[in-house]
Amino acid sequence: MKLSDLNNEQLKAVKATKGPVLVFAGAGSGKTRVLTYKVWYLIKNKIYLPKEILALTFTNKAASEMRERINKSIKCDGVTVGTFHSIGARILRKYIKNLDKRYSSGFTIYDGSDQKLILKEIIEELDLNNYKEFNPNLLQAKIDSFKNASMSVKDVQSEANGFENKKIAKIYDLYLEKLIQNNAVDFNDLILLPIQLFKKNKSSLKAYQNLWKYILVDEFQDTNSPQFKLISFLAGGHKNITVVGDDDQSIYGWRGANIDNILTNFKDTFPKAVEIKLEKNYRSTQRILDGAWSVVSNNANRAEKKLVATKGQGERISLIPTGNDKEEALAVADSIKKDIKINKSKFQDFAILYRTNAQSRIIEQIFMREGLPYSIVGGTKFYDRKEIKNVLAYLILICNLNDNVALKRIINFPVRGIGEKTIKLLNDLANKKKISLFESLQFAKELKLRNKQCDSISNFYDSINKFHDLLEKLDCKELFRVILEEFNIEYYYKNNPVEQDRYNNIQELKSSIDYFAETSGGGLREFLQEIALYTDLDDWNSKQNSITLMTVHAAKGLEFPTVFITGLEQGLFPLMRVDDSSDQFEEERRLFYVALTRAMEKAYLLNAYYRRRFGSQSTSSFIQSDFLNEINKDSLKVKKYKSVYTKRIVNSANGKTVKMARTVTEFDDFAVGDMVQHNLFGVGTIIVLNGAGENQKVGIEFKDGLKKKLIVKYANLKRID
DNA sequence: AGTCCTATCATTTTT
DNA sequence: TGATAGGACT
Repeated sequence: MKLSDLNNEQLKAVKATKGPVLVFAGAGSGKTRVLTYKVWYLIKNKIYLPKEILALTFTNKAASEMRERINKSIKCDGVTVGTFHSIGARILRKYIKNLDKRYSSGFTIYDGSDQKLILKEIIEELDLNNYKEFNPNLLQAKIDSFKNASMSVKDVQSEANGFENKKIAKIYDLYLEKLIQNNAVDFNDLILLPIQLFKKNKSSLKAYQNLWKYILVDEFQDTNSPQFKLISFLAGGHKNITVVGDDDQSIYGWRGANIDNILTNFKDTFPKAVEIKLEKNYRSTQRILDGAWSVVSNNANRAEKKLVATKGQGERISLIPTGNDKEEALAVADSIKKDIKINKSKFQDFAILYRTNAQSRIIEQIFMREGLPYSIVGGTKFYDRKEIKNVLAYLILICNLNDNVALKRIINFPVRGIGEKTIKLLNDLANKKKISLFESLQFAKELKLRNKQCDSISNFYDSINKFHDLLEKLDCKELFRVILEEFNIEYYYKNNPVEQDRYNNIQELKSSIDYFAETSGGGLREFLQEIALYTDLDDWNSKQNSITLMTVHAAKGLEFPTVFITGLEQGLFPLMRVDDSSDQFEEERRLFYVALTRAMEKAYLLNAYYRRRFGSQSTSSFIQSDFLNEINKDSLKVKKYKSVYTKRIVNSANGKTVKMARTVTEFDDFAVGDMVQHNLFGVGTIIVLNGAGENQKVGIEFKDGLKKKLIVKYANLKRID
């Protein structure tokens, strides 16, 4: 690592070591480089000690990458690199009792599905089962948005008018109460509660301001208001902070991210901020950048800037309109096969991006049939699977006996004769005695239950207690094994023929616990903390030899030599038919910008005129995406794709017609005027085209004046743009 | 209490 | 299309 690796603007960002710095880092402009070099620079020149530096990211993957890259350059043990949520969790583990005595440091972190279970309980308690507007999904979104806006129950109550809103305020109130009872916090609390702590308890804030004397923030455009508030608190004393981001890549507005944080709020809060723009792009060709810019620059709400490629013009972006979703997938498959054949590229050079996860299915089907290896990132997450949730609930309950959500998940799993009615009786008993649901189990004899049920309940109670006591004595690897054994969990899955997938997932969980125990030496609590904040994206492995399928959101921060953007249709991408000047439409544009700027060399844009939705029999028709009207035409080249998926062939021996599956797919790759490269004859220009597809012939005039007629199939021509 | 069958619904993106 | 919730039956 040396300073001469950096360009002027990057250098300026690295050397600004006192006071606030705002870096606009366009796609592929060396954002991560600036961050890692800056940490290296701060430590090497002894401007700050490693332990005085805090680096915040959004994903675990970004955090571990940064840690790794800094580690390669300099000994940096003690630098704190973490996600907003993990740092929030760390602060709370230490100080949550100062905030509210009812909490203890062993709190559980609830994800969306846990939140919904709590809300379901509340809906039942308030007898609102029959109202469609009070469903867990909707209420969870409501509560998240209250929290994103930092609204207390009082704030919501004061704005509530009418039956529905008053009930929602009540539900919010009960929800917060239940979390405290369960000794649990949700994702938003990991940011909000530290803020409350810092307001209430100045000495804890002082402690962190003295600890972290330099703060770096990655992907600043994705911060929401509470996250910005938290940063402002931490940096509020010394104001030594660098934030790096790109307003054009702000794509989490729907989750509360506030693009104004990067556009105006940072400069308002830190008036002396130095502003630096990184506009040199090291990733993509100029054609790709121009195409992406021509769309995103239509946004009104953005900072003025334009990327310049260090790589040169490159090939044009290919636009491939197709008839339907199946044909779209085939066009992708054929383009990949062709590219591999001609350019010797590898499967991992390709990414297929789409707006919604549901679009992956048809692509998967076609790839499977065509024998193309692929891996899907996202979709149903490993730790969201039911069987994993169930097994983990045992571990969570053992750590936090107050966690009713965990208890209810497993009290009758595997089946032990404790049904819904019994649980309700126990719940009433707990309320009457003012004890937790778990503690109520020891008084089950007071209820009118069958002997068998009483035994079952007391066995369960004793076992859980036994493991709770063993918590500090066994490591998580051992503990997990005895738990699987004691509660017959493995046995249940192993002997159930329809549960084999689930059995395998349990095995996978087992090995991930083993791995954790061996590498970090942590206990069960540490393991649970880690996976509570884990996403599948975190272990996406670019080195495996397969084509990557993912949503545009999941692709942010990644790069691929060749990128296919599919489903470019009105209503799909952009997703909703909204006013093209609205904030939502601007976010869709940025999403398109993110998608296109993932490409290093080649980009393909695809749309289908008919698409099947919800797996319905009929297809609905779509018009091309507005983005295809907005995109600069000089960057584009339209390719005609005609799939001959089934072909009727007459058997000359018996005269019968047979249907042949998938013979050839026709591609018009060349046009008159295209420059091409031939292995033997060198560079030439196409002067005439005959026929199409398989048997297309081209007439070429080569540089030395030589004219040749060649068959495309055999000529092995490479187009040069 | 537990099992199996049918009806219904969802598709935006996720730390 | 595929998951899942709720109802009927054992």
